[in-house]
Amino acid sequence: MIAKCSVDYAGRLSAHLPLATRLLMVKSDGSLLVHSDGGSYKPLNWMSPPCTLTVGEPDSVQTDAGITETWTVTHAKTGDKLVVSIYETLHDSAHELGSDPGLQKDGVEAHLQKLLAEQIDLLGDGHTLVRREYMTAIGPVDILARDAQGASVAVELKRRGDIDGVEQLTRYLELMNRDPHLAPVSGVFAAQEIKPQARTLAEDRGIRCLVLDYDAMRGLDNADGRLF
Amino acid sequence: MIAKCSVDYAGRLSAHLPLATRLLMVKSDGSLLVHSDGGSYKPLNWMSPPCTLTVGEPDSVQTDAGITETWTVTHAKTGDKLVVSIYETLHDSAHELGSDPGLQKDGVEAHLQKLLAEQIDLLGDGHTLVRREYMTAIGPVDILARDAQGASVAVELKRRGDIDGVEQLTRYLELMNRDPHLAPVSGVFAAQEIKPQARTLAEDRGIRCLVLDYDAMRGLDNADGRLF
DNA sequence: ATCTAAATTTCGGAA
DNA sequence: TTCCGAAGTTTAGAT
Repeated sequence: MIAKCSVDYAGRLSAHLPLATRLLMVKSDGSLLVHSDGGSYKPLNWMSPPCTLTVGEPDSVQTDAGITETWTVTHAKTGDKLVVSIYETLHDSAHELGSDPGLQKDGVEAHLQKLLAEQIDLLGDGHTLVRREYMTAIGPVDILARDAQGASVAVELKRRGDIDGVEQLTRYLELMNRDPHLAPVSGVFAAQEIKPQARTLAEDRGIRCLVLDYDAMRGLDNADGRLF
Repeated sequence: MIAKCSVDYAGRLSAHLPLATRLLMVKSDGSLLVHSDGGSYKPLNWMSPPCTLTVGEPDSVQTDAGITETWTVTHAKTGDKLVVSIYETLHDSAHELGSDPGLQKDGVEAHLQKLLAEQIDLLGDGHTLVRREYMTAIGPVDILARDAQGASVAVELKRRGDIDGVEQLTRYLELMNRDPHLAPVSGVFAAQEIKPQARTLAEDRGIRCLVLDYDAMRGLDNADGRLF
């Protein structure tokens, strides 16, 4: 629906949208989205499900102000309330969409980890996989491997290699190097992109940096890409 | 526009939406939103501005598959690409909305700070406000007050009290207690909701926890809300 | 422009 | 179910 409207929200905060022409989207679960003709994907205002929408007639004061209809959307659990005052309806249509199969995504850290585990020699010739998500007292190391000489190698994987990731790997290495079964453990910081600051910090701590080419790794994995 | 479509995205990740009926919203800045009939306000897939949309004719293979139209949205800077394959158009309409005055909001941390400053006795009987946003070398303390005995009290305010907030307040307290004009400074961690871990850490460090009832504070402040 | 922190965050996975 | 952390995060404010 396209309508001239003003919107008031009272819930976790109070907010008001002055009179303007906007797009109103009512989903089948009762949720409501108020969009302007620009900006990002985030609506100007909204109500998340579960919620209920009730359409009401304006009182005499509201009618005099030019309001033809009022929509009230309430969130049962939280008590949040959204009130849309409609002044003029420019377009109104309803459609049955049916359920959506949902988004399939990949390319995240999990997939990167799976690919690197399969192509463990990217760490260097003769490397072998010990296991993914190797558990330590302070959390799981993304990948534990052994180099050609049999020495332990701990790998921290990130999509974007930042300082935080280096710190994380440093903590793991410190801990693992106290374990006589594992020590000495060297570290590899692997990411699709490594920030200069992160690289400097890592190399300063003797951690090797490895930039991963995701497309190439995926191409090696299976050549039948879904896209294009 | 309502259409049967499938969507492919290649950018920071790869994603695919199988064939289904969905709502497609094209904004005046060229951005595109793909919504299903449910879920939250977040689209299934989208392209943020600045980006450009080009409508293309399907090739023979695509035509055989039932595709009548293809939309390609590209983000100039990042190279992200979104391809919408349209199989059937169920509804199509365009509207001029004009610019939006934008959202007016209040009730966030700033409002909470204002309310607590006005109702400073919530910290305890006899407390007085020194000032809001008291500046220190490492940043502003949300509220500085004095208790009934005249001792300094530093308050860190959060909507949701988390570990981070306790760490923040701890840093402030450490610094302020080195200042002979202020010391001794006690700490109060005030929030609408305090996570158990944060509470434990705070109390372990001698920081008092204070849960704030925003609605009650607002009710005390003024009974004439803008809404309803 | 760059960075930091909050968000009516939303969303997914693990404990 | 709850908690924790990432997100194609987005957004607003400050430096």
